[in-house]
Amino acid sequence: MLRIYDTLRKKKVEFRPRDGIKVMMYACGPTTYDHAHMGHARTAMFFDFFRRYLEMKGYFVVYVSNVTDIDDKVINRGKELGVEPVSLARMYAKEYFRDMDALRVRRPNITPYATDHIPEIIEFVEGLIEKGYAYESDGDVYFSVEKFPEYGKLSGRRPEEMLAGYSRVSTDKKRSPLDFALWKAAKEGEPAWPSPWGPGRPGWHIECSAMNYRYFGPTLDVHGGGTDLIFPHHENEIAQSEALTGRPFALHWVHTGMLNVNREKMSKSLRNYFLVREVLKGWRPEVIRVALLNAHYRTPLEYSTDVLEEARKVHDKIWGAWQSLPSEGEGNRESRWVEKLVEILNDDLNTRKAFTLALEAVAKETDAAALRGFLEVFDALFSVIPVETGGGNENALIDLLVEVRDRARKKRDYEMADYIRDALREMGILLEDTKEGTRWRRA
RNA sequence: GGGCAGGUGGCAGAGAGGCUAUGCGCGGGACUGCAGAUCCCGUUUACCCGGGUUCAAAUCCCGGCCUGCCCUCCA
Repeated sequence: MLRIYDTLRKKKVEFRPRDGIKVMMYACGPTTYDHAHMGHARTAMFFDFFRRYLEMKGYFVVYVSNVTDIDDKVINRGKELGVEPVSLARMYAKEYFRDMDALRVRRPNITPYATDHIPEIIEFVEGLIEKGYAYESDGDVYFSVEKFPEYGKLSGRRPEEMLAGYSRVSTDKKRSPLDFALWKAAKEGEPAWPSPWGPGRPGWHIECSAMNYRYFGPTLDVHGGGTDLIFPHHENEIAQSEALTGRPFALHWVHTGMLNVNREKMSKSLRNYFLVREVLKGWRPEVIRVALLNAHYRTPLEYSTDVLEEARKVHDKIWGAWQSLPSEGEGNRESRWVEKLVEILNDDLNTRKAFTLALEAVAKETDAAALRGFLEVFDALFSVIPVETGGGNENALIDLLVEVRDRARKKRDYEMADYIRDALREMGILLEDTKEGTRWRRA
């Protein structure tokens, strides 16, 4: 039985989807006004892992992750570059998915875009106005926080206390400083869609509520994103959705810790970010996966080359063990290693501990079938074993060179033997002489 | 100031009342044409501070201190 930390209940809870076998999962995706950085990758990779684990446990998962393709930053970036904002965002979204593909993050089942759901959003906002939770003000529409008494339950804030933080009376079109925009009237030259309140665009939070409703109905099983989204984004989503439907919005709230650089959050505004595509130039995707997954998802993770370097070593051990398995043979997927893996992951998805287990398995397990089976299961979840590139022919040629080198060694022609070893290393093939003979692996 | 999560060996980082974490690094050894990989041994009282509960606390309770994220840009 899986237990997972729920941000709303503030403790680990038994994972219990509404429908038993089916899991409706939604993770907030990026606002695509620039390329993806490693922080985005961490979150996307974690939710992809979560989904894989649920599937392994036999759940049927529908995983939705949105792309925000309209907001202030998108508009500003478009102006900066002299490009139509939404098409710019769409371009960056394509690049985002390309980067995630490269990191072997599986694509969600559905990746909805905000601007493809304007009718649903408008309908949602109209519903909130009808029910008295929202009001129009000079072309904008705001959610009235005081009408939703449970506001603050996710982030643990009290509206009264938050209000005390605002010393000045709000001067804009809101009735209360706590109110947030559902719909924003368009300014000159901004992208706009017609609405009952005049031309405008959706506020940031409403798209997730509207799209969740569109794909999952009033209640979904898992909703998540980075911890930086807890407030205000997710808090506001709860307010909007529960106000409209009167039903609980999400059964489990799951949030991933931030990726830090020098103990500070990696972010665009601090300019301390590393783009996925840049990191991929120096490190294989599987090593990056180890670096990001070999940490508990809720703890902040410090990003540095040291972390990648350590990940490379862990990766080497696991991949090395995989490669030294006999080329033939069935994996036994029912070993105690697999049992242990499930046990570990069942406790709040402790991927860090899962890697520790994998290291233990490759060091201790002598039965090839058991190790192969375990690594197959492990890799189905983590994708850390690189996909073999060379065809059978290439492998056969390497085997031949290894044999030629062995003949040279037998004749004590070490100059030739070392030449072959060095040349192969240049090509990324590492040779290791062991008691059982020479074996090779890719680096 | 408030909300939430944490503070564990040289470093990274699990564990959550009694039982070796693990990896890296470092020291020694085995194996070896060399290299690498692998294996064995070591790295002695690691658990922020102060109280308390208990036969027993790194783990539970209370009070501090410190760090990260958030407090309407954020994965």
